[in-house]
Amino acid sequence: MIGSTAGPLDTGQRARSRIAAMQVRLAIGDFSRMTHLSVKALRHYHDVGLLEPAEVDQDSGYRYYDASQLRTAQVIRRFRDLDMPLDEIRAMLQAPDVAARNAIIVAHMRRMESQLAVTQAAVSSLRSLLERPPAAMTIEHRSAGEVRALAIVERVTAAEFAAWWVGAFTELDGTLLEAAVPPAGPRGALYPAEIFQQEVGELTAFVPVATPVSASGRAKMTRIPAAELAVAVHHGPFGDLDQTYSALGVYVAEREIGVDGPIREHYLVTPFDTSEESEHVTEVCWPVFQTATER
Amino acid sequence: MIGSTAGPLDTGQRARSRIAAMQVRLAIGDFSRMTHLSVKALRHYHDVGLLEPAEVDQDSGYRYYDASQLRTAQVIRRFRDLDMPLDEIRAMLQAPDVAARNAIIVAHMRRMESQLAVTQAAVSSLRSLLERPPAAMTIEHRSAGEVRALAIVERVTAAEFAAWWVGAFTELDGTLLEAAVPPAGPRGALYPAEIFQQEVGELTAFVPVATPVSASGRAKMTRIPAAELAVAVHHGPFGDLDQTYSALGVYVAEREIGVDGPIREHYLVTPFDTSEESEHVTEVCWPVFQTATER
DNA sequence: TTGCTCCTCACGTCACGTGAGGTGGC
DNA sequence: TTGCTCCTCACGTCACGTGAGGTGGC
Repeated sequence: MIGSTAGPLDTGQRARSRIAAMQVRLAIGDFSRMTHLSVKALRHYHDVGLLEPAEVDQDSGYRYYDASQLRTAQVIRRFRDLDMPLDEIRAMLQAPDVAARNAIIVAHMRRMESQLAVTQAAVSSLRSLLERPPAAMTIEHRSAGEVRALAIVERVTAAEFAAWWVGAFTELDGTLLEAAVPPAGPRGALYPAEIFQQEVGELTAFVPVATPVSASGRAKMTRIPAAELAVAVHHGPFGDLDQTYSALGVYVAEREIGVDGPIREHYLVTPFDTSEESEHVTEVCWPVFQTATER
Repeated sequence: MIGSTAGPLDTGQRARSRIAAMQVRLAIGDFSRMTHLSVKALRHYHDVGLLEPAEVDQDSGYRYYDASQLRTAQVIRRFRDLDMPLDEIRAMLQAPDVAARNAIIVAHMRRMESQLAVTQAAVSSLRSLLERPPAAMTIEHRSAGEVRALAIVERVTAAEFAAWWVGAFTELDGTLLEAAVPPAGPRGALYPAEIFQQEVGELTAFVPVATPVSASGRAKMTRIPAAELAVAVHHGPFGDLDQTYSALGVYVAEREIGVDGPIREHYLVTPFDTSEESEHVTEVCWPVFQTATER
């Protein structure tokens, strides 16, 4: 502010030539100030082998860092700001080439974007829960016969679910398209109890077909078993499905008509049809006793 | 899909009238399916008193939930999706009235928005680090005399820092405006070593003034001590400041001219002037020995 | 010599998840 | 009676933060 100049210096140049000639030994406190990483964090990165000090004094245990490590520390800090796990940062730093490194970065950016989408969905979902009264809901009973379908069956965790769902139906659609077999009904999925209770379970994504299709990739022919179902139609985003599950669950529990078996969902209007979430339509089907005979 | 209808029922109505007459006792598994909350999570919410089951069997320890708790569970799930801490959710659920509840919600939404801004800043910061070569940097030596200033001095954690910074300078500006005293230099701040190393420390935000201003709120007159400084000018967002700190730190370490004392920043172009981060200008000042006498 | 920096445990935090080992209910 | 649901510990996870208690370096 007040003062005078001793003459400008290009430290970039200067530092580079100096580093070769003389190592700048930085104590952990100095290194912390320069990188804006806490001392505790730096020690932790040493412990887990993410950023090893250039030198550790045998007697005192003092950690000393080299100026050339500042760059790495800065990269670590940037990625930690983005909540990238340390293991992933390590993988990135150890990537053999630029292509591998970029792949990891791009993958993380994608995850962040989808994370952002999830957050935005949660906000609007919250808003609708707080503002909108619970919609009146119609529940019907239905006798579903056995159905032949092309299906992907896989063990999936709740965390992977959203990505899995999109991937599975994309693949099923592709397989049907190649086989030139039209779907014989809307997309559907089977959810065993464990996916809700233990956050992991064997899911079935299926598309009904009238004629067999030869297996390809993960897609195989299967039979969706017959069942008696209580069915509620859900209008709106998937994030609000718990409201329909609740209403349907209470309906079934009150009447004590629940039986074992996976819950089914049928996707009548989906993200494949419109990005307008409020227009999505999903049937939720809860297995029940046959309580009435029709026709 | 294939089947027939047993006739529509308005469960909303039905459930409401039923609940009064007969409590639907839901076991934890059923409740989990209906809310899409894991059994482990539900038990945890019981343990910490966030969502107590309506009934707990004395003998078996079985938890039973009531249909009326579904709504609360859904609210909890929505807020957990938004990463609201359980303590805060509890506070919200126990809020005495709608106003208090909304205040908590709004506060959380604000935090989320600023979180989003932080993330976006981190992304662009990362990009610039990976893509742009380190900028050439000029370092000058400066003899700063003692300066009278209006200042706010407070103990602040690194996490609170960004919000504190904005709040402090907003208050200082307001106090100066009321007193009709113009600033005698750019805004500045003192950062003791501990804020970098321990993530907490006593910070000083100040605005130089030529004439004393009477204390008001947190703002008090103080004297910024004289110092010898090595000064680097940082162009760009605050998130990239570590690059300038590194270059300056290496410069000082190489020459072994560092002395104790807080690091200073002077804010020449700030978010108060433009929202275009790339135009921000910050002086970073590192205390050093006097190595040359000027004039 | 003072006091500041640095060190190493050991434990805490947050919101659950992961078994292990066992019992109750239809 | 089987087996499924539910139970309670106890410990693990992740990325550090928080002391306690002590030593080295200028």
